[in-house]
Amino acid sequence: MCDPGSVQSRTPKLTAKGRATRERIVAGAAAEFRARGVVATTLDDICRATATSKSQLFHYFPDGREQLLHAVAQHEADRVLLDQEPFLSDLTSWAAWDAWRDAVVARYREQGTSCPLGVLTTSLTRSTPASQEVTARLLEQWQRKITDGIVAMREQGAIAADVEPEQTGAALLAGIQGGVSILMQTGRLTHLEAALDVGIAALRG
Amino acid sequence: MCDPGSVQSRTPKLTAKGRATRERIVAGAAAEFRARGVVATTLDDICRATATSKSQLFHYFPDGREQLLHAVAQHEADRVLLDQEPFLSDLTSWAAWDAWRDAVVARYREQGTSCPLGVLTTSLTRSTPASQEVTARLLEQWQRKITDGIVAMREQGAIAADVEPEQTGAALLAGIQGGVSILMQTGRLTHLEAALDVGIAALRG
DNA sequence: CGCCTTCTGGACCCCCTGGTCCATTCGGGC
DNA sequence: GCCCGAATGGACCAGGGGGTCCAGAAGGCG
Repeated sequence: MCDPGSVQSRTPKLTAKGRATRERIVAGAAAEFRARGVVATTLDDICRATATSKSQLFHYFPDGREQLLHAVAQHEADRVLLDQEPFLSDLTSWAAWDAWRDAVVARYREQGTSCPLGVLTTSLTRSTPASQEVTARLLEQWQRKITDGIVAMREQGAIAADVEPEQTGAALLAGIQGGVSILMQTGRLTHLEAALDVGIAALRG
Repeated sequence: MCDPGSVQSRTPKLTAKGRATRERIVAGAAAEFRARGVVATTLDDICRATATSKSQLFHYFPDGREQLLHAVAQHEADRVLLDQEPFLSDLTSWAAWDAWRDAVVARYREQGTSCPLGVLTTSLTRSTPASQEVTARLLEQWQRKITDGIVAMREQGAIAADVEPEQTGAALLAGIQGGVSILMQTGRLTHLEAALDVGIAALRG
C-alpha cells in the first residue's frame, strides 16, 4: 500500500538503522504537522522533534521538503483507513455498520482537531501535486469499501434494490469528509455524527 | 454582514479613493489566493496583481499579512452565501430546493477547483484564529438557512414530522462541504452532486 | 582486523519574504 | 490658491527558512 520509492527519487540503500531513522522522521513530521500545521512547521522543527540533523533529513529525502511532504502524506493516508479497521472492510450486517459508525466517531472524538485526514485535505494536498494524488487515491479506496458494503447488504436484501451503491456511497463519503472538515473548523463533532447517522438511516430506508 | 473595522485594528480614515483601493486589494488578493493558493502567494504577488505598492498594502492593513488574510476571509465568506441567493433564503417549495441544488452545482462546476469556500476551509482558516472564526460563522449562517427551509417545508406537511431539522440540516451541510472538499482534491463534481441529491431525496422521504 | 559504505553532526550560505521608512504626489475643504 | 491629511512609490532592512558541505563516527562484511 505504501509503495515506497516509486514516486520519490531513488534514495541510497538503507540499512536497518537507516530505515528506522527514516521512519522516525516521517512519523515525527506527521505528528508535528498535525499539531502545528504544515505551513507553520519548519524543517528545523522536525529535526528538533525527531532528534535528527538536517543532513540526515536530506540524506533520506534528497529532494527536500517536498519529498518529505509526500512521504508523510502517504503515511497519513494509510493511517486513515487503518483506523477504521476491521469494521470498514466488513460492512455486511447492520451491526457492522453501527460498529463502524461508532469507531469513526470515537476516533475523531479522541483526536479532535489534530487528525491525519484533516492535515491531508487542508494543507498537504495543496503543497504538491504528488500529495494530491495520494489523497485522491485514499478517497477512491475509501469509497470503494463503503460501496462494497452497500452492495453486500443489497444482495442480502437488507437494502432496497433501488439504492444506487455508487451514488449513495459517494454521498456518505462526502458527508464524512465534510463532517471532519467542519470538526476541524469549529471543534464540534455534531456534523460528522449527523452525516453518518442520516446517511446510514437513508440506507436502512 | 461585513462588519469592517471591528476586529481589525483601526485603519486611518478612508476617502472614496482609499476605499476603492482597499477593496481592489482585497478582491485581488482573494483572486490570487484562489488561483495559486494562500501559502504560495506572497505580498509582492498581491502588489503586482493589484497594481499597488507595499506601502499601500501596509497603509490599509497596518497589521500586515494577517489582517489582510482576515479581510479576504470575510470577503470570501460573504461571497459563498451570496452565490446561492436568492434560492438559499427561500427554500419553501420543492421547486426552490431543486433550483438551489442546481445553482450550487452550476456555481461549483464553473469555478472548479478555484473556489472561495475551498480557500477558506483549506488554507485561510488555518492561518489565523480570526479567520477560523469567520469560517465558523459562515457555516453557522449557512446551516441556519438550510434548517429554516426544512422547518418551512415541515410546517407545510411536505416533509415528515419525524425529520429533525437540525440534524438533517447538519448532515446536508456536511455533505456539501465534503463534496466541495473532494472537488478540490480530485476535480470531480460527482460527490457534491451525490450529496445534494441523496440529501434532498432523504428529505422528500 | 580492515575497508568501504552508510549514517550523523553541525557549521555555513543565500535568497525570499514580511515589514519599515521617508519622500513625494494627490485631493478636498476653505 | 493654500494647506494638511490621505495616498502612493520604491528603496531598504533583518530574519528565517530551505538547502549544501565536509568531516568524522558507526557498522556490516570479507
